[in-house]
Amino acid sequence: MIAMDTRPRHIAHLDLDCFFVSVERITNPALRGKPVVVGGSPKGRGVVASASYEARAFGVHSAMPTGRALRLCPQLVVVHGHHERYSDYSDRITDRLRTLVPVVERASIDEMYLDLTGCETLYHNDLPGFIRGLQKIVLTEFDLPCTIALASNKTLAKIATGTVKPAGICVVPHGTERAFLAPLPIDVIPGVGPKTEEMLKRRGFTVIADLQRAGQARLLGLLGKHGSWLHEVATGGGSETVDETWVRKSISREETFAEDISDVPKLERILFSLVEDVCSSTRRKRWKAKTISLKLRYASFKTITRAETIAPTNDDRVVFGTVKELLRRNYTGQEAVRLLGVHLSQFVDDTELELPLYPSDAKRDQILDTIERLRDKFGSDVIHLGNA
DNA sequence: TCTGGGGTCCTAGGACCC
DNA sequence: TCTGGGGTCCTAGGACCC
Repeated sequence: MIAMDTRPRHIAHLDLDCFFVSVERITNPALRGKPVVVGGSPKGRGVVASASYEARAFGVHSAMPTGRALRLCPQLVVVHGHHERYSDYSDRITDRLRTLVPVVERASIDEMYLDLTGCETLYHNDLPGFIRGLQKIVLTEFDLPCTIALASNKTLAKIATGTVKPAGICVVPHGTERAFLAPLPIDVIPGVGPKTEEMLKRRGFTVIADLQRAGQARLLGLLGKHGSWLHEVATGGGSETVDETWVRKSISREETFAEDISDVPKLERILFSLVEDVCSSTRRKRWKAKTISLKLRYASFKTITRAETIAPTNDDRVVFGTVKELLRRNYTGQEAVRLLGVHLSQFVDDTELELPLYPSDAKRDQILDTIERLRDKFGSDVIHLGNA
């Protein structure tokens, strides 16, 4: 039997500062000290993915249309992203941290949680000193600035990093959680977005102290399950589980067009290339998906999703047939389309699946397998399946 | 000022089965 | 002719995060 570990936790949250911009600055030092964003072109309906602190001083922030960012800051430098490079840095930093800390969770491309509970003696009873050391390692070994906070749970640690970015360090000692949170505005809580903030502000909740006073029952009544979670966080609680492993639950590709499209054959061609991508990723994981969904966003920005659950597949032909039919049934041609997306979920492990019922299916699986190996060797464009 | 792309989780209603 | 309850699966939409 395993005993429950009930020790108070020491959890650190590490957040890489304006990560994409910082990686670009490694290969192009001329970008240092300047207002820079990584993002899409303003002509192609691009938005900001990451903004340097110099750019933020002009009011530029992520998810803002690049065109608007340029109007706010005419000298802004817009760089197109190199996503693979960012993933690579993220992987290497996570690996390096795992040589120094027993339990590391990669929460997103630029955030990690570290469980330091029970490691106090390992780090000479100086956890604050230890996280300063980590910050220095990330800076000197990877040339990347980061912010780290230490607290009794993940949620609080994440809130704490937000208060000292960039290049900051923050320690919230056990027992001081409520007092630390009390003066902060409610929107610093991850999970309080524009809608929840608006709703709470209308009822007079401005700072976290207001949530602390409200009581769990009141917030439960206002926001359901989310409300009682909010009360727990406001009073210093939060998730204490640092998870090493995480399993992807969906794979999707979507594309917003530079100009709206209403030509169905053209939409189908785009759909086919999205299907190719999504199936290729799924095959590489040796998965098959049961649920296939189509996402359609009209010129008016009205967005619909239509799904169908079928026998597990990762075959381009089957997935394309399904989404093409979903498009046919749901697209009337009344309004032009600005975005198409294909989303796969409900995965089953390909290797655990029963053998295909028909020899022809086994043959098809072999062909698809060969395609992935060719793509590994020669690049993803080396081979395409016909969409007839 | 027109609003990316990759995800997660929750809710609510309906179908279907026992 | 009117009317059960619980469980599970599926679909659609929405809020939110980086």
